[in-house]
Amino acid sequence: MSKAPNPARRSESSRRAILAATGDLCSEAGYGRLTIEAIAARAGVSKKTIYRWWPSKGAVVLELLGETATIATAPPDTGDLAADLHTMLTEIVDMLTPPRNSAGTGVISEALHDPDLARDLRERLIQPGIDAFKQRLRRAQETGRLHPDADLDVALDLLYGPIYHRMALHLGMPDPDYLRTLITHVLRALTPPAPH
Amino acid sequence: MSKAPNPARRSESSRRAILAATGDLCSEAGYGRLTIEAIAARAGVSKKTIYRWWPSKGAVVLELLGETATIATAPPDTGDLAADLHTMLTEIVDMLTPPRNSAGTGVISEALHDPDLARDLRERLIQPGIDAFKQRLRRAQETGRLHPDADLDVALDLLYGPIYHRMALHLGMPDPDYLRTLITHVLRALTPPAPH
Amino acid sequence: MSKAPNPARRSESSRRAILAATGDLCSEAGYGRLTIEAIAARAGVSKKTIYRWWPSKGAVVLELLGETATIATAPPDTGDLAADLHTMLTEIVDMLTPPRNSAGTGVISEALHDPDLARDLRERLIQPGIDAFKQRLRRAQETGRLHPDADLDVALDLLYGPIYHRMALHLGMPDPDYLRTLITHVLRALTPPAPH
Amino acid sequence: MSKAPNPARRSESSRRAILAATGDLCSEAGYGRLTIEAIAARAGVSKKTIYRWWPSKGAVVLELLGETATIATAPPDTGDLAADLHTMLTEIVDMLTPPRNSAGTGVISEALHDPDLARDLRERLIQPGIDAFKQRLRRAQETGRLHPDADLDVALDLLYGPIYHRMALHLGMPDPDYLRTLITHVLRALTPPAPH
DNA sequence: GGGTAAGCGAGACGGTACGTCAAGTCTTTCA
DNA sequence: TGAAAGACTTGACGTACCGTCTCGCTTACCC
Repeated sequence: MSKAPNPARRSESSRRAILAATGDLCSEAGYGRLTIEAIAARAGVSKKTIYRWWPSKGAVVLELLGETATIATAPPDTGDLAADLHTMLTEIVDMLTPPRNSAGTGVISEALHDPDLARDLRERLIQPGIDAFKQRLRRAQETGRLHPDADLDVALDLLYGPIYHRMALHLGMPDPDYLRTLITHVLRALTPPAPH
Repeated sequence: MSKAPNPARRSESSRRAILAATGDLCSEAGYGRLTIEAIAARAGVSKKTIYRWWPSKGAVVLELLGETATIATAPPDTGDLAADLHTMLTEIVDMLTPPRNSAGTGVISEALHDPDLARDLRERLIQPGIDAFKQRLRRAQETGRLHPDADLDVALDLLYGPIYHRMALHLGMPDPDYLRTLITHVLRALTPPAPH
Repeated sequence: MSKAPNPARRSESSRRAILAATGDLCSEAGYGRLTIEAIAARAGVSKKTIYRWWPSKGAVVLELLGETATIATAPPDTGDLAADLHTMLTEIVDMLTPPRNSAGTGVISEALHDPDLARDLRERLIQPGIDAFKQRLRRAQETGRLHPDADLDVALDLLYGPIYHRMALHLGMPDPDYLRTLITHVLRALTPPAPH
Repeated sequence: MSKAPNPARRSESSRRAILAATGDLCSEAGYGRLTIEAIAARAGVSKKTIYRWWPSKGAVVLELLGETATIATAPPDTGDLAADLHTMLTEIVDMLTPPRNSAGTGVISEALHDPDLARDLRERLIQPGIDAFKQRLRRAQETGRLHPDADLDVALDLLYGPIYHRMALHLGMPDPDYLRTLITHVLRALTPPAPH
């Protein structure tokens, strides 16, 4: 049984150096060529120090993404629902578009066969975004912009789905106009048909 | 430059053994633990033989998926559009649901940082499905079940998107009922609003 | 330059714990598997404390041997030279025979490529024995039991040599009878031939 | 269970490069600073290749000693017993004297806590020397130069012992004159006293 | 007898080497 | 001559200890 390290004594400077080195290497050579060895060397840090605080390179990159992310836990609310949705979607699209995509797709790729990483990814990066997204839609329901019976899970799937669909199959990220088209379609879909 | 091997002299039995071993190992230990070494050992085949005919382990698994897949090059057409869409979506959902999901998610995961594999994946597995999907929608337009101006690319994104979205973020594959809900929403979205 | 620690403030209990832990670990796993880390953990002591007072693990074990050793600074003198030599040789043989041999052979082994340790080993453990040995022989010369021209360095080499020879090459420690045989031979060798 | 490699397919050039690199590094930095990593790097060889054929660095150095050793399995026989013994002893003394001593003392040191290496050392380097030594003495008995009842094991211990004694305790290797003195003493010791 | 400097436990740190694993290449042997 | 068998170089893995270091704590000495 290995003892857990004491976070209070953790070296913040090492942590920063590791994340910085990870970011650099990820941009330079891509997630695929990223190795713990290289991170340690670049950061001037012992491999042990990385393994002490992260279980895998995926976890390091995930933390890096968490630092970098400008994901507001509170959704934008300009009053214009379509525009706000566009803003939120664009954030994800940007993260999955070159040159920033390496870390993001890398973590997603790794999470596909690493359940622990998958859980971390969901809890620390994805769920906050989902919550913010639904919060914005709920507000739209309160203001009457969106039908009160609209299914928010469906909205989430229909709006974010195309992005991951295209990522997974290398179909090219949607451009802003196409995003607007999608939003228009989805908002239309969310309004239940009037009963006869 | 290395000479290309002569496909005419290729050993079919080796090929079958390799694919069989790959399938077994994928089920047993998952794509993550799959290695060329293990495939060669299990198949009673030289590593060289694998490298001679496939560029990477992803390519082997892709070929395995191609063999296994019940790819409908022609879409189902029972006359019930929603039911036919459900059938086509379910095929993908099944491939990405345990216990069959290991090979599928594995290849997608690898394709995320291997452009060559990504192209092969698209051309050999995905595009036929997309073509069949659009063909079915086009037939629906001809029969008037779908509006003639409906955007088929949007339809594709909205229907397949949720599946990949959920796969990528480990949100759980949609169940049949939820699939039906999605189809209902999307078909509603595809009908352009009547101009005033 | 690092300041020398003040021996007056040294914790005797830590010192004892370290030596005790060292002895235990040496018996349990052998000198080869002995590490500073393990000593510190077993003794409930900081590694720093060990490094403060000893330059190497060899030095710790050497001090342990010094504590344990029943070093006769004065040689035995029963009047029977052969028996007294036997007693002195047996002391070394015991130290190099299981189960006590681990620490002894360990230090000798380390001293082979650590000159500082070698010097300490000689000064603190070996030289007193050599002095006692020669002192006993000198007394034998005075009593006429040994020829006054006998070369005491040769005596030392011939008597102790076989022990180290056998230790170094794993030829098995000499048993008491064989020791007696050796002593008989050596005493015979030490008597210079009468000149014609 | 790991499969044993097939010696028939072993690369002789790798083997030679490894032994050469080991020799160089041993001379340059000493056995203590010798590492498998460094040998591999210097030899332009994979670490795996070293581990495939040798269990430890000690075993590599032992093989190197075996190659280098000029130990004739047949003893010298010039007719002059004392001179021949001197020749045989000098061979060992040379091996344990700078600058050649690093490999020899290193292996002996390691063998002190590695029983497998100790066995190899004895079987491959030591025993042939012992056999040759005894063979020469037996011949001396046949020619009447040595008493037929002389104990050859005692002879071995008394002649080689001093060398290892001095090695183990860093007492300085015996010089040629002192070796001759020892031989004189031992030959005298080996002649049983005439019965009354 | 209160302040302070040391020894101390704990353990994180930058390192070096370990021994293992798989990738992909190359050579030898067999059918 | 294609394929099996498998040895080879490469390079990263994750681990074990090294010896140094920084923390608080406590303990003993000195003003």
